[in-house]
Amino acid sequence: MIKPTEAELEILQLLWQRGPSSVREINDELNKSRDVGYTTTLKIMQLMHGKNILNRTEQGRYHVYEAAVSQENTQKQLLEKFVDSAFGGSTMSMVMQALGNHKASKEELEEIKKLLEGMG
Amino acid sequence: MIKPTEAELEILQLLWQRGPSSVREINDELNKSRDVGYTTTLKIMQLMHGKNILNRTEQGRYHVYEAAVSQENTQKQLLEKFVDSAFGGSTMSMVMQALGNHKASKEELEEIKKLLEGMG
DNA sequence: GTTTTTCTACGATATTTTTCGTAATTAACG
DNA sequence: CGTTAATTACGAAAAATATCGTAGAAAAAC
Repeated sequence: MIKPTEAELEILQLLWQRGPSSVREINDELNKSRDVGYTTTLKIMQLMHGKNILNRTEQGRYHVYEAAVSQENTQKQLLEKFVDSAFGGSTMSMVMQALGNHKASKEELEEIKKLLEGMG
Repeated sequence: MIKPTEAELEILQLLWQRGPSSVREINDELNKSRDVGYTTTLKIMQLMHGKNILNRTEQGRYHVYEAAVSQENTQKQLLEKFVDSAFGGSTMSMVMQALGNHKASKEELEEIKKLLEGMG
């Protein structure tokens, strides 16, 4: 059961998206949206490695990191925790509100309907 | 734009649920699930008041607090932030996963279908 | 081959959040 | 009354996160 901090989650997302990456690559990505020092990113990734959230392999002189936790599983856990803390545990009221706020495309709506058919 | 911490959110939920409450009442509620000192709860509620997350009124000698932010609005903001940080901004993939993990009742499914009809 | 750049490791500092202790005040109780 | 209990204010410590600086090693550039 992992509990990534905000900074950690940001890095996890990049790694899920990009696949195995160097600290430099992740730091460059992060700096597209805000200023972060290289050693800050390095440190966080080292800590994550220490907690077994990331695996790393030596690629010559430097390290390549990748997520050690699956995206789906992690999201599932985060979702559960979020529903608890912000919606008092009610998945349904969360989903209703999410759908209510979101302008969905026809394709997206179809996809959800299909999912619902399968469930009901 | 508020950004409640975890402890603050826990208190907000209780206040939304219970309506105006004293520190004692909130602290008692909190202690049903975990140990928290009275002054800890007091301090957090005072900080929240300072940030205008809570209003308070003097009720004789003690204070009665109530949420100064609406549940719906706050949840909407939290949702947006959560979808960003955990699902890369995709509301739809979050909803799909939430529905996939959740065993919904027939009534709940109907409700969502109705909502979807209204949208599409 | 010397200088510059690029890494890692790691300690130290800063910031944010949570928790608690103490003092002062007021109410309640006997 | 005088004592006990409950309440607020507030400073300070503790814990959790995030940021950075420096040193040392290795590679790259010149």
